[in-house]
Amino acid sequence: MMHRPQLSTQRLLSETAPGDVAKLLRGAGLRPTRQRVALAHLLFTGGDRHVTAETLHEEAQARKVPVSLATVYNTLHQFTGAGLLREVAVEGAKTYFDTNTSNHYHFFCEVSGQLMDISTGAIRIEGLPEAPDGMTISRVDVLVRLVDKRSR
Amino acid sequence: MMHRPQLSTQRLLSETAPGDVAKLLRGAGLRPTRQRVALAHLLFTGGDRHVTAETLHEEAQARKVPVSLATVYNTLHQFTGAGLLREVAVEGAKTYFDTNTSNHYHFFCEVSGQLMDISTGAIRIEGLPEAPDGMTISRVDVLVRLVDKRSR
DNA sequence: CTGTGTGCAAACTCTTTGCATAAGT
DNA sequence: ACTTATGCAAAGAGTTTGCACACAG
Repeated sequence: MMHRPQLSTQRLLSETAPGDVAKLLRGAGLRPTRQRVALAHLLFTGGDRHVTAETLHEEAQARKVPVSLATVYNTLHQFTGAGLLREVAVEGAKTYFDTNTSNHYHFFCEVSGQLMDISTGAIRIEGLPEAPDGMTISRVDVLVRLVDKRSR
Repeated sequence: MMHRPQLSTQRLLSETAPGDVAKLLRGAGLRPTRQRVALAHLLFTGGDRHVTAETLHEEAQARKVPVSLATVYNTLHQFTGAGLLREVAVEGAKTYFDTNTSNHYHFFCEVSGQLMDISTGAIRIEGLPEAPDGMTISRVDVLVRLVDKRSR
């Protein structure tokens, strides 16, 4: 397993001036449009976040940021491509996006649908087999599923 | 990590008479209808399998088993509920079903969309954190994502 | 100005559902 | 017979796409 120390984007911004969001975007090769700046601000100021397109869209609406759902999807994928976000596969339809792009794993609460980070150092995986033939391991996802205590 | 030895269903059937599929279904509380018997036969005779509703449906059609896609979905969920199958969350829309219901992990080839089992004993996870408050860990999913060697 | 981004609505994919018909016991 | 399962077609959720308009540089 690669141990790639990587600065979380939100740590970069949590105590910086709001205007710096524009720089972040420019640095990623993305034009700092109103919508992108607004969404980046929602995402990258205020700790690690796990959003879906829908939750982010609702949040933007609640804060009176006019953004269409299609643009939220576009933006989430652009941010992901630029390395500012990471996709987390959980189940079925919904795609989750994580503002923490460093190497780490997740709890997933099957009751509430909530994702939580597991601190990077906590889990260690041993005995990982070699990738087959001409393949390379691109990533190892670990998802610890949670249920109510009484439910089993 | 729990080490729960569990007999795979396909091991149960791989060298048994075809008619015994009916017993398997009855034992699971499912009426052995034509469609269910046919699908169970496709699934549980011939080693571990990873199917989606679509691939199983196509396979059934190819073998001239008349079954609707809706019934394939129903049946996959019924089998899962009965413990004969296990769902594997990989990404986006598609749901994969695994005939190996024992505790094990997966390779996922992002090029071909193919799932492969990783032998149970190979991987060991250490330092798994406690579940929060009133929660219990129901399962730990490990997905090792593969890409072409040259693609990075 | 010029090119890229946005918003809308329609299209698309995978999955679920309602209801009449068919099949199992 | 009585009950449960199936099949179809329509509906549903999440996501993507095409194209005219709007905005950033």
